Amino acid sequence: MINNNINTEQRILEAAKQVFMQKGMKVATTQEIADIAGVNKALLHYYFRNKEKLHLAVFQDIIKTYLPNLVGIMIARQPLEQRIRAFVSAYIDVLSANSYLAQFLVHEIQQNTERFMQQFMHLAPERLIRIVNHSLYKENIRHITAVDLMVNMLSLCVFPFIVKPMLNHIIFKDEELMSERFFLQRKQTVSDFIINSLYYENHKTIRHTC
Amino acid sequence: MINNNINTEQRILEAAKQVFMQKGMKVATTQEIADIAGVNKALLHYYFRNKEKLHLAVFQDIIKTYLPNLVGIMIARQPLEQRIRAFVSAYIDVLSANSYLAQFLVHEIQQNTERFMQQFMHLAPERLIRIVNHSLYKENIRHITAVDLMVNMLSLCVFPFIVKPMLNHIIFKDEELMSERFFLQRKQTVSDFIINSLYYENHKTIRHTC
DNA sequence: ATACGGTTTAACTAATTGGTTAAATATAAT
DNA sequence: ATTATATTTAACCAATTAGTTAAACCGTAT
Repeated sequence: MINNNINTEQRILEAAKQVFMQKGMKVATTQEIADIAGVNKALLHYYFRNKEKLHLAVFQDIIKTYLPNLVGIMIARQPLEQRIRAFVSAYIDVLSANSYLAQFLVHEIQQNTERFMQQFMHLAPERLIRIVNHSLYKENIRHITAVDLMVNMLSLCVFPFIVKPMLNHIIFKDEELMSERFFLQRKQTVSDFIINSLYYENHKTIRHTC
Repeated sequence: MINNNINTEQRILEAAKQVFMQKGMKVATTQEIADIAGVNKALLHYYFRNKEKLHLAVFQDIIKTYLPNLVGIMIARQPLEQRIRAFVSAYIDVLSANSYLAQFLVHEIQQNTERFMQQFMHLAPERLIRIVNHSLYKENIRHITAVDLMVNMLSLCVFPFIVKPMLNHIIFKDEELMSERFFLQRKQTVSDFIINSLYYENHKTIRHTC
């Protein structure tokens, strides 16, 4: 435990990530973070000064790691259907790989709206909306606004992870394997659900068997 | 303020509802609840003994008020399409009328899973799944499981309310009127989105103009 | 008038927590 | 060997908070 200073700061950051993502800024305690990192409170102070600065570091790390790629997918020069399938797949993957990411994002949006939006604005959301609207106009798609479409896509991807404890209880009977399979399959079913709704004929929709 | 004992208990419960829904059990303080109710801490103790019992009262009040009706809609003896439209409309209505309901439900599912599920089980969710599955089997609908369908419906209804602060910022430019109109319209657009995805031909789907 | 339930006041305790510090100790680089 | 850096220990303060209590006060119904 002693003097492995190369990764101690990183270990603290990881511990903070874990605790902040599960409990949120206010409920999380510096003591728990220190315990999980295997250091003491004084060292948190040594590296990050205080709780708020530590939380900010966690926040920026998460935002910069997970969000930009997703916007990139939706503005790529490809048919809309391909973009939608890629986005859904990538988003469900990233949320699967980080159990508490959905919870964290929602918590930050609600409790720290200003700061979250400042970061989010760097991704130029209006430009995204404009580009998607343009695609909807060009392609032969039933009437829907880009905002509604994006909101629907986000809803279908993120919400199931938010209520995962409930699904675990009712549907998966607390078997992690069932949960994993469910979310794996959803990459397909959610894409199909969206595409099927957008195009007049069931064009290209892949149906799959149980 | 004095001796209106008829509704003081109710006032405290309303104040507690408001604070607990926004901040969650742990971040909420009894002092703030007392302030909003226009009474002092000692009176909370007089009526509800302690914070936990007060929170429980709020929880049960909310669950019993808002949830049962929604399950009732989905198991009514009607064509599935009508049930879906009624469910979406009713759910968006109830979430619109109670700004912090979505946030509260999500918070409880995540932080108090056991207790939430105990209450939820009273609504016989497996029966709901069975009935919806049966409807999907009987009617001429593309392949989708009842679980996926219900998860999708819930996602499309609830998630936009959870990220409303974000939408307010990017889309509505903090104009409450725009937000209201958006969610009003979504009763239609979400229903259409789902129905359109379920049925092979665009049967009965109402298209609407800007 | 009195007795009772509702309400306030004011004070207190115990526990938790974030933040801070000083000193000691360990390690690696020079 | 010396120095700079990393880390621990241990103690402390100030603030917040849930919970509790005793006494007084108010209003109303009997």
